[in-house]
Amino acid sequence: MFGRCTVEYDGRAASSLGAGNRLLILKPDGTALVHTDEQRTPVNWQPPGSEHRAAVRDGRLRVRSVRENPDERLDVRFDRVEQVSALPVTGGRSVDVYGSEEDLRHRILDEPELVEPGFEPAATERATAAGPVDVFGHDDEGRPVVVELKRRRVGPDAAGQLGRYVEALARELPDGTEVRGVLVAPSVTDRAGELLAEKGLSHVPLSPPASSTTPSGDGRGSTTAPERSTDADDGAD
Amino acid sequence: MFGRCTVEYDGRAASSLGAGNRLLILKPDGTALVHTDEQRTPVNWQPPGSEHRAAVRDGRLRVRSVRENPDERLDVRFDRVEQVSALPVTGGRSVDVYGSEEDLRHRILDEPELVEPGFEPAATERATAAGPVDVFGHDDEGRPVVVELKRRRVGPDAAGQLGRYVEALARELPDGTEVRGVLVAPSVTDRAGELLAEKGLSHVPLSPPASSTTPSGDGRGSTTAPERSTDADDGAD
DNA sequence: GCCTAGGTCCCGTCC
DNA sequence: GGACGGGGCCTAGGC
Repeated sequence: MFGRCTVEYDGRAASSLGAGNRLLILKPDGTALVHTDEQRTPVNWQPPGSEHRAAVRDGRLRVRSVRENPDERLDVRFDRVEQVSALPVTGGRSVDVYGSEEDLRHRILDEPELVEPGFEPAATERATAAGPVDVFGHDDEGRPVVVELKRRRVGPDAAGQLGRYVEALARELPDGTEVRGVLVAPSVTDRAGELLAEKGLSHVPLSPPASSTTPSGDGRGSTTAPERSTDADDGAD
Repeated sequence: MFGRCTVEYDGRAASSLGAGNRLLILKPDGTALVHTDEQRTPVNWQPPGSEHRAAVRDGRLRVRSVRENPDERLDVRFDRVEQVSALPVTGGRSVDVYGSEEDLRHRILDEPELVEPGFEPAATERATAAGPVDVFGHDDEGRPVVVELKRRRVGPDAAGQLGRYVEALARELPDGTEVRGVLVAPSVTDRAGELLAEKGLSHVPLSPPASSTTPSGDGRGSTTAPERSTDADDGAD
């Protein structure tokens, strides 16, 4: 729907939006989106699982979307409706994304020496008191190693996360066991690097594979994919 | 636009979506959104700042959206276009949200005793080597206190964040200065609670103000009508 | 430009 | 249901 409306939201937070022309999208799964002409993020919304209702109040259309847990309500009141469309969506609803953290894990399980020579993976998602460890294994001297994977450049939070896992594991292993921690990520910020150093953790610069296939080959360091010569022509206006 | 299309994305990651009817939204700020009939998150997109182009290739419409830094490209190829609309958006594009972390900060600056009796705020966003501290102050015995605010229930990450601030501040103050850390949030998870205990940090259960009605002197310019007598009528179907 | 952290984050997964 | 962590997170604010 498109038209002049006001939008009121109340739930986890609350907001109010004055009159203006906006696009309201109502999905059959209970999603509601209010979009203006800027930003990727809707100016107001309701997550899937909400219930949409429409009613006419004082001669105006009001669309209300409500959900529970948490209790939230979105009200869109229209002065004037410019357009309404019912669109029959078909086909795939999700995509497989290549270049995820999972792809990075596969890359490492295929070539453990990418972490370091002699590294031997033993488990993925190994449970600890602090949560599951991405890759758990042993180094060339048999010491336990916790590997935390990130698909992109990381900040202090990732260093903290790895530190928590290492500490949790050290606590659950026999007293005195030295547990090493390795952060595998394309790069780290300065502050994250300092934190890693403080905690005695290390960083291995490594990116997810550039494409879904070919676990070997370069990480997506700088240059773009050379192939994909698909239609080299540029589009008109 | 709505029609049968395929979608290819390549950039920070990569994805491919087979043919189907979807909604494509192109915004003048360079945003592109591809929505199916499920989920709040678009199945594919391009962030603001991208450049949209359209061209006909092999008798089919292709919409391409490209941006740089990072290099990313989204291609939507249409078999068939069911509908095209140009919608004149007007009016407000953003909302003031009530119940944010900022509101929680105002609440505490107005009533510091909510943190603890005798607490005296000294600064907000105080800079440390680990980043800015939400609220910095002193307790009834003059000890420095770091207050970290969260608008909702928090997990282990928030405990780690507060821990980093406390440690950074302890390092920059004279040797031996005891720095206290207080996490102000509606509630904490079990694991976060354990982490806080380990680090000698404490938790004060407190939420952002329920309504926009900031209790006395709001720092925010405007305030909406506080009551909002919710129209008691329920909508028809 | 990068870094840092908030968000009505959304979302899947596993307990 | 809650908890936990990933995400092409997005977005704002500093430096």
